[in-house]
Amino acid sequence: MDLSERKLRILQAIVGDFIRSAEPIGSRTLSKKLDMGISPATIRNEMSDLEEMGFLTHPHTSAGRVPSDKAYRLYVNNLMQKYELPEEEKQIIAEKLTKNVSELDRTIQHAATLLSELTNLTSFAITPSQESNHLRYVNFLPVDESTVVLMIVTESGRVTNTAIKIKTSYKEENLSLLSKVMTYNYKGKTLSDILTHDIIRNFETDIEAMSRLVETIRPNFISTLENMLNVDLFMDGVTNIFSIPEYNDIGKAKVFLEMINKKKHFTDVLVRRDNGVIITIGNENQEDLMRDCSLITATYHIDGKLVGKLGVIGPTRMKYDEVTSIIEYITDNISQTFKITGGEEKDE
Amino acid sequence: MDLSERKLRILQAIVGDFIRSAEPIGSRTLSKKLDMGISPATIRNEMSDLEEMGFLTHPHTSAGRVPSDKAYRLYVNNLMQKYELPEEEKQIIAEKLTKNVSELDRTIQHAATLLSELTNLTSFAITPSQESNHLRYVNFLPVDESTVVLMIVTESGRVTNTAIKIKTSYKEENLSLLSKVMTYNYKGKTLSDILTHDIIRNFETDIEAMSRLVETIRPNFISTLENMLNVDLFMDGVTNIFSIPEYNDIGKAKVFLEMINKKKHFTDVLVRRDNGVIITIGNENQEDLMRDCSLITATYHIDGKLVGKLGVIGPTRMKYDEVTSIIEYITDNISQTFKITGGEEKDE
DNA sequence: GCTTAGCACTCACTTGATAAGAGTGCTAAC
DNA sequence: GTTAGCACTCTTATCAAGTGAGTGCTAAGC
Repeated sequence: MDLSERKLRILQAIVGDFIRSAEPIGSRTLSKKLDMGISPATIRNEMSDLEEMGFLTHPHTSAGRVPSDKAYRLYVNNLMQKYELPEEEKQIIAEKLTKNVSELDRTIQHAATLLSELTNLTSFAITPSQESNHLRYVNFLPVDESTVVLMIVTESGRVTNTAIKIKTSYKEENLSLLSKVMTYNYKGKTLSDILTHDIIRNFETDIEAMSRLVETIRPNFISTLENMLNVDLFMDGVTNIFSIPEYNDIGKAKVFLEMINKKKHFTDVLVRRDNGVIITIGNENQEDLMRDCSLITATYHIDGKLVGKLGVIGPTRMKYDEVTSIIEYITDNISQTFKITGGEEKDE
Repeated sequence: MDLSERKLRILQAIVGDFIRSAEPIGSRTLSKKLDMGISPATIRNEMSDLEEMGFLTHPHTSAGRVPSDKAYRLYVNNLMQKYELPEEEKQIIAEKLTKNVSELDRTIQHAATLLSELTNLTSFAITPSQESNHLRYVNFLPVDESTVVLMIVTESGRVTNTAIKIKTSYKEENLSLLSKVMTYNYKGKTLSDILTHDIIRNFETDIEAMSRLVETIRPNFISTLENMLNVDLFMDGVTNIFSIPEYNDIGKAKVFLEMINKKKHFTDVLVRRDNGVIITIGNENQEDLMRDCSLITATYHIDGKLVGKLGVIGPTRMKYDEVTSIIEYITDNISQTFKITGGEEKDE
């Protein structure tokens, strides 16, 4: 059986309506809404065909029809129209993301918050893996007699500090010398290289005082680098699911919450996804617990190279057009903001 | 009417049982459980007295009795026994909080996570207000031709960085000079003084290149300081409320979530609370939306001075003894970890 | 005078039956 | 191919009756 133009229009109407209302839609209502001069009975016949083809289901004999995952897929691929973001929203996004060129983490967190506010869905963002990020320099700053701050800056401009407690006293000169030596040694190497290739462990010095200092600092340096390699997961709008009828059932809500609360697992799922804007609908998701959900993710770039991800998770009934546009716009903005070496002047 | 020893024991049993089960408790059950050789009828009489005195209510004529806020207050003040944390939990806490002397924010966030895991409640933590925190030094670090990192370190050892985009080129010497000049000017002053007393605005220089640099940097410096004065709120275990029978009703859960999602308002409420371990039960809370909840907060200290807060929010039916002990233990640990100038050697 | 057994009473909750409503599927006519 | 009509299905709401937990009161017992 072929998908006639009329079938497509009917299907589109059903998907569109269901996305808005979350209610199964019947032939009578649809007949009125479509305004094509076809009777409910005809629509019933068409619906019946569509159901046979796997685009529709109905929860029980006498409920209206509901789109299947396959229908959403068709909708996303062919039927969906480009959604143009309102100028107002664009402005909000640009403003919130670029106003303060603050630390990466904070910006990404902002982005997640923004995304959940604009979509009314649960949003998430993961920071880029820094495996291929190159170290730019290491700096030790004295704070007081027993505390030193270790600062690591990468090529992409990411800064990390860790406070280190030093048991025995140290001299500022040694600290500053150590900073220089370590920077000299590690500059230009990737973080994972520094960690994995035993470079740290081979770092020795023959000056007595320095070597004691190195001993204290080494574990902190290692764990800081390890931390930097970690991918952070931010989430926001988790409680938005309660305004979604699908999750009015406390049991379902719980399952959803449990799923996204397994942060480690969830992060892995996100990391594994391909780059670019990716939509996975219901059954297309590998994970059992996500079979009821759709996931939209997009990637942003730091310094044109490092890649992080941003996205939403929600019911399969989702405003795919709108959400996709919002995510794309936000990721574009982040990439723009963190285009560090591009050197492009921003005109304000 | 007086609270006889027997009344107290009965009340204690009711509170204890209700904290565990969340079910109204009847006279028969209680008679068996108490094992004092008094019949249900007697207990009914006592219960009736207790109800008259305001310690109990019952939701409807033929339900068991339920403790009132007043009963919880009595329980917390007089009946509750000191809860001794299992050694195992103590170890977990100490380990997780002191293992990496990392940045304050991260540690506080860890603490909140830990707290919610140990109590199965919703936990929160606010970072100290830094109003009275003194600036130690300012540093500008070149990243690339158009990016500079502004780093501010306070007396208490808190470090903040912000990346600043510089439109026109700059010289490294100027940057380093500016760092020194600003540090010289601001060192020892409190953050709020620097901000409010117009000190920043009066900061001028007669060197041409420098003054251009200052212009670019000033707004960033100001907003960074402002950011540092903000109190951050962390939360964890928000979804724990779904394992609490009181919130099995989706409507109630929603109200709860809405309340704690008004982060600004919620932060204010926390900031206003007194220092030390504070328990507020149900109606004792000022905020309407919290009248169904109990709140336990405690304070931790940074450098012996700055004060942050940590606590949980949950149903009035709460394991006050256990939760209080856990919170105290965690705040003690944080205070210990961040006792910066104490100079006490830690033996490991 | 405190304690207790007994009993009527109350009220929430469950169950089953019934009715209403929405929507389909089929058939026959256009 | 399209449509009207009608029987049929299935959900949801409503109501009544039954059940059970628990109370409050009264009168008897210690």
